[in-house]
Amino acid sequence: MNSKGKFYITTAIAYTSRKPHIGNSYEIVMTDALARYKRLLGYDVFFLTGTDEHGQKIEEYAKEAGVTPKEYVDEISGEIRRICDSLNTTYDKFIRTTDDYHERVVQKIFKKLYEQGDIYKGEYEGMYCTPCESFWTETQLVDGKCPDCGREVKRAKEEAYFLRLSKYQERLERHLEENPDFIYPEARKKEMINNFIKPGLQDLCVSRTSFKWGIPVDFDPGHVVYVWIDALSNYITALGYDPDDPGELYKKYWPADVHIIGKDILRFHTIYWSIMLMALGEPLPKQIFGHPWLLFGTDKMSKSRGNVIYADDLIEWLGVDPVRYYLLSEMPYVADGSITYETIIERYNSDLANNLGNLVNRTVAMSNKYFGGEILPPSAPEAIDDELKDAALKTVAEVDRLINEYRISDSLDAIFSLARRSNKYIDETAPWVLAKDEDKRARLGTVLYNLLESIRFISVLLSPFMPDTAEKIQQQLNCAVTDYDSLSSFGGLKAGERVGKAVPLFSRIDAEKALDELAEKQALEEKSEPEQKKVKIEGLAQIGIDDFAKVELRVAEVKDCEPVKKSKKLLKLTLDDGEGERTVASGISNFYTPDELIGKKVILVANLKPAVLCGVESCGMILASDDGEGGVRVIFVDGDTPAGCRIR
RNA sequence: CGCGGAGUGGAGCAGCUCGGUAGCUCGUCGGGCUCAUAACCCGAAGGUCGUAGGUUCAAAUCCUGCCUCCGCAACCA
Repeated sequence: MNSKGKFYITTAIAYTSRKPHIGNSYEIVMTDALARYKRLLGYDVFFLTGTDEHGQKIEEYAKEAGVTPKEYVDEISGEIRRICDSLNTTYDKFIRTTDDYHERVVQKIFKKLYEQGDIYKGEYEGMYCTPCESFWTETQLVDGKCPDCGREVKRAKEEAYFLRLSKYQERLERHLEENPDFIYPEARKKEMINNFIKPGLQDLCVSRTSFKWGIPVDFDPGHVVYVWIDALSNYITALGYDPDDPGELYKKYWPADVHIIGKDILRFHTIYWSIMLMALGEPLPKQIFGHPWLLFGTDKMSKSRGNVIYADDLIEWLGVDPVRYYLLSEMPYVADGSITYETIIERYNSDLANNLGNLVNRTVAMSNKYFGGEILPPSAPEAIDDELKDAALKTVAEVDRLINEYRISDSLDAIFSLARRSNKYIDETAPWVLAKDEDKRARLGTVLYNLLESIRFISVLLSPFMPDTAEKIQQQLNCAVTDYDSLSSFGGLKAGERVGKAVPLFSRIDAEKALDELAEKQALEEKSEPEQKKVKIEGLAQIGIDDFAKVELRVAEVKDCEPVKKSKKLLKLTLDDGEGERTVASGISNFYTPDELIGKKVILVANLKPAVLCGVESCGMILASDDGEGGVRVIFVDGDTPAGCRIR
């Protein structure tokens, strides 16, 4: 069974902060398809997935929910696991970062790296955004708020441990050169090298004291291991790795053959994880594939936009395999994919029902009708048959080539092309004409044999992607020969057996009706969920009037305005502040054109310390408000007010 | 000049490495067939291959400029 060797494949572990939507489910389905494919080929596969359960955000969500962090993550992790199961994924292990063996080994890893000097104690200072669990430098803040979520940040300083990335920079660069396939796809590799590695690596902060919900650093109470070492280690702790005794599973399966992850966390995997492994003296994974995202139409899926699609709902509507098929076939290779109900229905009808489903149905029906289900031997071949046979054999090679390049949707397309070719073969041979001529029975039997055999090929190739469907097809064929090796030649189907009853695999969806129903359902949900969008104004600490007096606000007139070339968001404003001209940069170019601003009067924070932004020295800032929808509105002053007037 | 990717019939994509009839899926229209789930098969319409130049006998394909979109980074006073 394992003559081909081992194959260790992983997904990223999912963060247990919220219920995952369909976009989050793509990764596990893709990984499952790859794992199933490798198993089909005869590899000894180990497929790992799981959940990432520590961090301040979870600590806070739990508090909000009035439960302990553990209770909270138990709930979400269970939910995530349930979704994985409902998508019929065949992971061999589901790791949780709260598992005791994981916590223990992470502590050991941390200690080992500390003792050998790869981790050292230092100090971290910055502005901290709690919901995002991120430190920002002051220059990164937007109006003093978190650039990611726009919420308040707190000044925070903590003693922290750092991982010496710089020490391994050269080795990492060499590794990337020597292993050109390490990062996939190619475009992502360039992003990593040019954006992070070439400019030089900065040591990475790997501990926190600002929250408790994490793995404690055992030799320094008060510190918890920050996400990187905790989460990334799951790939080896799941195999029973231990710095002192790697264990059997680890020796057998490590290094991973591929980590399947989202493009957003490529940096952590290609750089931090690689360096951690180097420091541990362990081999690096062979390949890291960063997949794109599934968007709803052109928007990112998010609950606040009300465009979330959950795997559960789709499965209930269509069944598991159509959902798997849709995810795998619609997802492109590099760019983000798009999900809409229209395309879901379209693909379901044309590919699954019309092309594949109908092919199986008509073929099995004819077998029953003409031969009482008996499979005749292919005793009367004709030249035209060769084209179908060639197509079947070529599809096997094609699928293999594409899958090894992670071109999942292309490999599915190759399989469906064989189904199309088979449908065409029916027309070319016109079995219903042969059936009218008693002398053509052998030929008719041959035609049906070829069709059934072609469908058998399809079912075997399809099994990693749509396992239930593959099985249903094989049941209808009543065929036990389903191993991959049987696809090395055309003719694995045994004559003399009887096919089963023809049962439609997928019933067509009435698009118009379905879309109407969906719209109705959505409208209902919106009604039952009363607007909870109360704008929460998170309170800042109170200040006295003298604090406010420290801010010098003045009316200023916009004399000139132009975009800052190096920036997407900045406009360079030349202001008359009553005493002279000064330059201010403002991140509003997405909301205002220079023409809309020139001649207007704005409020200037006149005594703000100058800063250089994208090469422009900005002396002060102008006031603007959020518009509640992610936009920005500048606050204009009555045109009659002279420039330079103080605002109090 | 931060790095990278992309602009091809209504939609989504392939072709570009190694120049020489522009291809696939869906959609539209017409025809055929009747085994089958109004499915299947054939055909047609529809493209100045972002734009302006250049190289060449010949450019979607090579070179240069420009425009637009996207990703990553930076950035948002």
